[in-house]
Amino acid sequence: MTTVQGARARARIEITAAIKDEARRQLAAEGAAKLSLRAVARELGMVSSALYRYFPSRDDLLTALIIDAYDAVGAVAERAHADAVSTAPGDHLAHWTAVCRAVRSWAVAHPHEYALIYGSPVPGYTAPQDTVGPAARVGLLLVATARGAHEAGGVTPPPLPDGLAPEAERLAAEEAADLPPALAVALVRAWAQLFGLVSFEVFGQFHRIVEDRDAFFAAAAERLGREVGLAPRP
Amino acid sequence: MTTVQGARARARIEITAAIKDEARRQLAAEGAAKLSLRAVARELGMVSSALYRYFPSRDDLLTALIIDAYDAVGAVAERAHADAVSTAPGDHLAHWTAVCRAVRSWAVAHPHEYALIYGSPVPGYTAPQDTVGPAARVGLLLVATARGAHEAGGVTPPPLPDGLAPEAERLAAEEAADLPPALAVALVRAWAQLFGLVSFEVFGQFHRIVEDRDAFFAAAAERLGREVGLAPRP
DNA sequence: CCGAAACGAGAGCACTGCTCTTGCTCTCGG
DNA sequence: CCGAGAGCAAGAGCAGTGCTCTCGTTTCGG
Repeated sequence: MTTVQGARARARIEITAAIKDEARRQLAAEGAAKLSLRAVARELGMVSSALYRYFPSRDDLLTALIIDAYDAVGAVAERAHADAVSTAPGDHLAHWTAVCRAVRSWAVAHPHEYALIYGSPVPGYTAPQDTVGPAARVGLLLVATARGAHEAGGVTPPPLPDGLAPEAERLAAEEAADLPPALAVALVRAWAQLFGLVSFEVFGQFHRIVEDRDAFFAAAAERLGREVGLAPRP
Repeated sequence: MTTVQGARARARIEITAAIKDEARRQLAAEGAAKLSLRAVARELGMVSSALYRYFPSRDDLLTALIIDAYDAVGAVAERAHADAVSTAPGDHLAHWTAVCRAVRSWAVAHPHEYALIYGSPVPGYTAPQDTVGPAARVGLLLVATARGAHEAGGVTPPPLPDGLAPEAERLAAEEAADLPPALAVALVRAWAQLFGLVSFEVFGQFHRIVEDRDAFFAAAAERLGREVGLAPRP
């Protein structure tokens, strides 16, 4: 139920968006640490104190950008997943790699926003509760691909070592009650490893090491899917 | 050939070390972005401008800390590797997991220093050439474990997809000419994935997801070693 | 032994996040 | 319809930052 809003409310929405846009521009140009409220305000032709009407502090602006970034990468990943499901309904490994490639593409295209959400947390700053929903989207998508494959039968995650059994059952019960514990553990593992691959590429650790990044990542994503058990592991 | 040094040179070394120590303390307390030259100087009882006699800029101080951090994690990993080789000479998978555990332990114990070297790169800051040597130590160690296993025979990395063959051969030729291309690729993959696991734990992404982090990581490191081909993949 | 280099101290510049006060303007309820 | 109150932009100001420059002093090496 979105009611018609007065000029004031509309202006507030537009100005808030303009602030975030300009902040994103500075983020892309200089990085998060050099994001300056005063510079944003200056560029928008207002005075710095006016900006505090829209964001109580610099951290709150960053939080808004973080949520937007989680939503952005989540959206492209969900779209890629949906496309893969519709074009190759039974190929669960393809669904998996489609999500992986979407995440990587977005990260490479928006390195600073990626760094904001998957890089070192900003000092003293603890993510507020608002971020957990958007932050979980990609992870839930990976669970969804695994669930699709599991329901179709034939998912074979690696066996669980004995010591990990209790943790695995707790994890499955809390996050995906319909999945076998070994699959839940393999998923969390692959989730972290996927972002390890993406982070190393975005943060430049592959400099002078990996040249054909597309081919390298494609192969890695496929291996990751096989390791989860979406296809045989040769 | 270390000659006896004058009081001045000795003082310079001590003061440089004191500055880095205090900087590390602030790093651990507040994080890299809040590391303040003035605060370091204040704590050391000197004036901020005096500090510039030792480090030309804040970035240079950070660079020194980065190099020290790379060296620290490299040293503990090398020590763990040597220990594992001497206690279980033939168990190459154990050598691998020993290195992995050492890296993780250091990262958990020094999260801010870890973030400095494996988190988002500081804005506008590009790592100078001095860092590449120390930065490579852990990677070289992983290569060394794989080489040990390869020379003992029976290393079976996953097969290479066709498209990746040229890249794999280039990579092997440049980084480890004595290893099969497929092994070189698997190593780089596992290298990035290992730090993905560690980063997710250190940066808090496992919050409320993984509880028994020790068991989880131990199993993940072992799977990583198997995926490289150091032991059969069940 | 004496000039040059290194050093610590201090003032100062341009910048930051953030607060407080001052007026103006829009909105909404009586 | 109109006035009280909320929302708003602006400016001054505070404490802090990285960094530069200058000025005496100390130390070292040829």
